[in-house]
Amino acid sequence: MPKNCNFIEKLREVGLRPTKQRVKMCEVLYNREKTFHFTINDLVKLLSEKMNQKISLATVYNTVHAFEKKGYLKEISIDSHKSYFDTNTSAHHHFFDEDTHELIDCDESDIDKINIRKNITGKKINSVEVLVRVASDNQTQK
Amino acid sequence: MPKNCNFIEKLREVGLRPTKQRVKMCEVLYNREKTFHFTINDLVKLLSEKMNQKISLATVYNTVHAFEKKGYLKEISIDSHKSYFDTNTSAHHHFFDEDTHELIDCDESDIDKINIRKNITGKKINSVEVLVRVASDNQTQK
DNA sequence: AATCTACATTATAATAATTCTAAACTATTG
DNA sequence: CAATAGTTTAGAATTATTATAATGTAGATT
Ligand SMILES: [Mn+2]
Ligand SMILES: [Mn+2]
Ligand SMILES: [Zn+2]
Ligand SMILES: [Zn+2]
Repeated sequence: MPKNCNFIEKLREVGLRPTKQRVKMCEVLYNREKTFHFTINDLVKLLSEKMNQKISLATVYNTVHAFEKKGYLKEISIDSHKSYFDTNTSAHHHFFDEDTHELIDCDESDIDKINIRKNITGKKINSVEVLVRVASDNQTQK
Repeated sequence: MPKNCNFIEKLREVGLRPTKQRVKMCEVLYNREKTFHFTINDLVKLLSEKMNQKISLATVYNTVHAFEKKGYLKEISIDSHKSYFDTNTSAHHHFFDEDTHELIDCDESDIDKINIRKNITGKKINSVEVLVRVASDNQTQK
């Protein structure tokens, strides 16, 4: 979903009614320079800060999952104890900063194309994604 | 942890008392040909099948996390709704079968070495792992 | 071998994340 | 400006996981 686009139109395109809660969530999620990686908790906090009237927790869950189903968000698994979502819905690689627990997209050019030499018989490859775990250089990080 | 090794000794080595529950769990986890990928639920089922006396759920959780802390198990994140563990504790790549929800280790030779061209400034790379999502070739799989 | 003690197991309760429910609300259609 | 289908909401229910505290046991000490 591009920055500053017509969110009402974008929601209609996929059969979602452009309610004020959904439009507000679009603004918070997509009106930014870079890809946004967040947990439900992050999003709830952000929304309550940026809104006069708060959006119910159930609605945040409903809407995030509705956006995911319609291809406007992607769920990312890095830490099994936390559910991350990503406004970049294409297959792409990540750095995960183990100090800050921050997820960062890799640039296309940061990682050479991955070559899968042998696949499971009878299966087709849906996606190939790399996770690079990084941590502070100096400290005695595990 | 190698197959058919002295589990009592292996537990003592890392300061874990070789109780009958822990030894039984070692047998179930490590006495197998291939790497074992499982959820807590899988393991609980397996244990109740293979044992006359059942191991309490709390003990399964405690023990899995104790083994993880001691480096005998590794937690893997593929699906944020489910926690997978892996008896192969080295950094390695996986196929994930989206039809069966099965995790399969890649052979060293299945994937060419990953070349990270640019890393985050001031951070060191702890691990680089690839997840290849596969699904049935024929069916109209998403 | 009996006793001691720190650690482990267990059933159960507590917590946390997520989903469900059903009533009130609202965007769209006619 | 209804009618209606879809949406929001608070709160209850469910699920996975962790905490609690009583009981049990491995390994050490006598
Ligand atoms: Mn989900
Ligand atoms: Mn864990
Ligand atoms: Zn991303
Ligand atoms: Zn593995």
